[in-house]
Amino acid sequence: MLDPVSRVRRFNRAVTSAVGALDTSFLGRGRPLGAARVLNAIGHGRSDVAEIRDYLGLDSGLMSRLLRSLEDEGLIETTAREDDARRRMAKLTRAGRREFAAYEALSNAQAEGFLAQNSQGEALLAAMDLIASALTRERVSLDEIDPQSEQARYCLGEYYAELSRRFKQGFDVSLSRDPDAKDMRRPRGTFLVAMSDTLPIGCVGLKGTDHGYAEIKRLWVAPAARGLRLGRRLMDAAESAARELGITLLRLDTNSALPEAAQLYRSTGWREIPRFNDDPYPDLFFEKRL
Amino acid sequence: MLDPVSRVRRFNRAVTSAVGALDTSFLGRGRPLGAARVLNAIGHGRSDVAEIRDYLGLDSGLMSRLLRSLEDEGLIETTAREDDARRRMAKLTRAGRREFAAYEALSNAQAEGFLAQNSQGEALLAAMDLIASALTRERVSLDEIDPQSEQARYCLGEYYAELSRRFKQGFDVSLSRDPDAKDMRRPRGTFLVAMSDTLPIGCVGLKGTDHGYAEIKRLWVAPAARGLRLGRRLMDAAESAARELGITLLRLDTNSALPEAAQLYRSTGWREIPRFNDDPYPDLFFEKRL
DNA sequence: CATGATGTCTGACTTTAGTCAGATATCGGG
DNA sequence: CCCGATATCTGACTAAAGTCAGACATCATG
Repeated sequence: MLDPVSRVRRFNRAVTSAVGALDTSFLGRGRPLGAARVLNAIGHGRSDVAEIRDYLGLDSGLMSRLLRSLEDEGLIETTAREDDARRRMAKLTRAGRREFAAYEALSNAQAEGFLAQNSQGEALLAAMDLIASALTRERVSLDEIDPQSEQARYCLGEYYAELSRRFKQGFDVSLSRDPDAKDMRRPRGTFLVAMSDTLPIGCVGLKGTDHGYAEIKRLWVAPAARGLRLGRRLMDAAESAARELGITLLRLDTNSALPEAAQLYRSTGWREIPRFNDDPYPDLFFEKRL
Repeated sequence: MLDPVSRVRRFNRAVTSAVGALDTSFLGRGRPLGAARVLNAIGHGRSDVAEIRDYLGLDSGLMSRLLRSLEDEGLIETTAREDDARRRMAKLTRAGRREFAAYEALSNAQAEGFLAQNSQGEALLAAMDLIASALTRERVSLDEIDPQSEQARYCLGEYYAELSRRFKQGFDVSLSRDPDAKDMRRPRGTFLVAMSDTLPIGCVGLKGTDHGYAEIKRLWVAPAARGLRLGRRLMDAAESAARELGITLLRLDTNSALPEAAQLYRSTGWREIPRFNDDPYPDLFFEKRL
């Protein structure tokens, strides 16, 4: 009863019945689960019919019928795509938005009920984050986003918070050389975020400079996503982006209070070099030629 | 994206697709999921047909048909119960045990695959334990068991391990007044274990003495189950058992290094009293009149 | 031992999910 | 504008799951 496999299986059983309960509550709205799932996918912003079909793993015939049943109910309307009339786009009508909101309310109520019953609070949420990240690790996508977008700011906030926990002297962004957002946009650089489902769980910035090299900045992986080799994936993607942009030399700075980062750099072809800036926080400097 | 409800919902989504994958793998054995579930319930020791039906939430007609299909396949045999011929018992045949073992192997392989892919090891397992306990909290049953049974020994082992972590001077059972097992069996006392699914997540002993009182011993709640008020439930059950046994005065000893325990006792009608034994570990003593 | 309650089984049915082979319309490229 | 590829839709089908009323045997109880 203590062996890891039994523990995983106990978790599976617990979670299976909880998930089943949520499905059942969805049936309460008088619509089969298949149709409810399609409606929710559309409500969550998926409009391309092929994409929904792929996401839900449905046969094209079945998908077509489900769409029609929702259309007959007056919940959605479909239109041909302007750039390709074979493809169809689905969107919610006013009634559809109301119905979608009702499903959202059910989901939220379930989640709130769970939280209200369990006083552990943050520990439980952290456990859920960890498991969700582990389960969706193959589905983590790396997206290029604007360094001032909401997701990017969330990542950076978490990153700064972690630095101030881990540096003995704390961390104050305003004392650090905060990169200018425009240096982390194409064509000078880029900013990548790792998205697990809808949650950002990691990021990295590529900052263009006028000194014949670009810099890697703000490499961060959420605590719940560590051990999944996400840091390596982010660095690989940043290097690819740098190559695309014609950059041939990369530099970065880091701090010895973050040993796992230095370990990653050393194991992926980075070479330690002398200090190349006057930022007060870093004490380790690396370079990599592409 | 940071609010608790979104985090719970992200977890739900992640877990829903993982559960679906396990179900799909079960279909590989050429039997509908419903029949596979019944077979597995029987394999896991549920033999009473009504109990299985209740556990799986099936209609009696459907259940009857599933049983017959398994019987036709030669995997189970059903017999009337001796004490009530209306009720039926199902048990696996030799072929059924083989087939059940194949399903077990699938489940184990899935769990092992998950563990192998995720290097976090113990952190991930602890997270799963925590969530499983939270999800099944309403289904935690308190069972009276023998203090020398496997479950009891597991709980006590965990309990001693926790004491040695939490006491500055460590903990050595052999120095403590280890209660005699026969004092924690009826009619002198009892031993209760809290079972979540098949995992023991807490225990308490009621130890009879010849001094006009009984003692509460070995109150333990697994770390993964804290915050669910399980300690209180165990204590309530132990007190009820004591009343049943005609005991009118309870005593217990504890240590100030376990403040949450003392807090529980104080808030449930226990009164601090002077030292009443010479055990080297406790430094706090309580009494409660029933 | 009559009676109502209980547990299981049977037959007849519906709904949901899923499959597959074509029909139809549109696309991109020669 | 023809042609193979692609996206969706339609019809015809099957399998699985679930529902419901009633049959039947057995039980507990007065």
